[in-house]
Amino acid sequence: MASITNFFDGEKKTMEHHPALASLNQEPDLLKTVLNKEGFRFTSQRQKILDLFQATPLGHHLNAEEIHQQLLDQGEKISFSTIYRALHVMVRLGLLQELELAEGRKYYELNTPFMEQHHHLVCVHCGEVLEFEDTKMTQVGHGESATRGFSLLNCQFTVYGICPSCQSLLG
Amino acid sequence: MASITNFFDGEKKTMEHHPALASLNQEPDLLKTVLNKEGFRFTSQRQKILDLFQATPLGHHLNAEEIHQQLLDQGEKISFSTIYRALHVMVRLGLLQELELAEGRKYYELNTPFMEQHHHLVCVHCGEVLEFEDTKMTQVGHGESATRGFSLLNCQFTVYGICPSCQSLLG
DNA sequence: ATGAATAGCGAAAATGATTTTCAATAACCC
DNA sequence: GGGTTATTGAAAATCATTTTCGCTATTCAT
Ligand SMILES: [Mn+2]
Ligand SMILES: [Mn+2]
Ligand SMILES: [Zn+2]
Ligand SMILES: [Zn+2]
Repeated sequence: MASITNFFDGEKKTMEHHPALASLNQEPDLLKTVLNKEGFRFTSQRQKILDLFQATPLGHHLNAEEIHQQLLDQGEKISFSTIYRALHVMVRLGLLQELELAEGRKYYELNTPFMEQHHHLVCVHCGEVLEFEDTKMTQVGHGESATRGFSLLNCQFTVYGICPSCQSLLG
Repeated sequence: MASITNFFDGEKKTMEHHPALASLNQEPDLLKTVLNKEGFRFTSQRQKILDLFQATPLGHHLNAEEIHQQLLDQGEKISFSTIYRALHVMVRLGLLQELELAEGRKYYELNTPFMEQHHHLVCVHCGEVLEFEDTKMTQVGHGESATRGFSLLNCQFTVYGICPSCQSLLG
C-alpha cells in the first residue's frame, strides 16, 4: 500500500527528532552521511533540493512543480522524476515532511523536531496556509497510537476554513 | 482553487450539525428536499449512493471505486462521472465528509454532528483505519480559526503509524 | 588512483484517479 | 403536458505522479 509518509514502510524513521536536522546547516556534507548510512548515494541534485528547502522561508511549503521551477530559475535543470525520487528518499530519511494540504498534490517542508511539530490552517478558497503549534495535538496523537498499539510515524492536524480576506470577497 | 472540503467554496455548509442528518433515515425524500433547496435535482442515482452510505457500517470509509463496485454488486449500473458528481454535491450539502486518509484517493463517510466529530488513526502498511473522538481537537480547531478570523469548515486530525499486526509482520 | 558493480539520472511513456465534454434523457416548474 | 435545463453515461481529456530504459556517476574494494 502506498503511503502518505513514506514509500518503504518497514524502516521509516519514527517521529523522533532526527539528529541530522540540527546540524544540517553547519555540516556541509551531512546529507552525504545520512544518505550513505541507508545505502543511498549522494548526488548534486539531492543537495540542490535540500538547499532549496533550507533557503525557503519558514511556513512556506513546496510541491514538485515549485521545486522544479525554482531550480530552473536559478539555472539548474533537473527532471521531475529526479525531484520525486529525491523527495521520497528525504522523507524516508526523516529530513522532510510530506503534507496533504489540499487539492491533488503533495507539499513538503523541512522536518521539525517532534515536540515542535506544527499544524496547518488552510483557506480553501485562496490556498493561504497558516501554521500553529499546540502540544495537545501531539499528546493526543501519541496517546491514541499508544492505546491501540500502533507505532507512531506522524500526525497531521489540518483545519480548513475561509480566510478573512476571502470572506469579504465572497460577501 | 480546488478543495478538500467542497467544490464551491462560497456557500459551503459550515461545520454545524446539518439538520438533515438526524432525520435522513426517517424522512424518505429528505434528500430531495435538501437537493432542491439548493437548486440541485433529485435523482435515483444520488439516492442510491446515499442509501449505500447509510447501509455502510460505522467506521468504514468508501471511495468512488468501492461505491461503483458495491452498486454493481447489487445490480445497479452507474457511471463514475455520476458517482464523482454526486459525491461533490453531497459534500457541498453537508451530507458527506471527504477524507484524505492516505494514498492518492479520497474517501467519504456520512457527515456527523459537529460535537461528535471523530478523527482517524491509519496504518500506513495495511491501510487499516481506526476512529477516535477527542473534543480537544475540535476545540483547538475552533480556537485557531477564530484567532485568525477564519470561518471554520472542517478539521481533520490524522495519525499515521503501523498497526500491531503489521509491526509483527515486519519484525 | 582504477575499475567493477549498481544506484541514480533524464526523457519519454505509462498510470490512475478524477474531471470534462457532449448528445441524450429526465426533473422541475408553470 | 411542455419547455427549460440539470443530470446522465460513455468516451476523451487532465494532471500529478510513477515507471521504463539506456546512459552516467557514485561507491567501494583493490
Ligand atoms: Mn508547515
Ligand atoms: Mn471516519
Ligand atoms: Zn483565502
Ligand atoms: Zn497494518
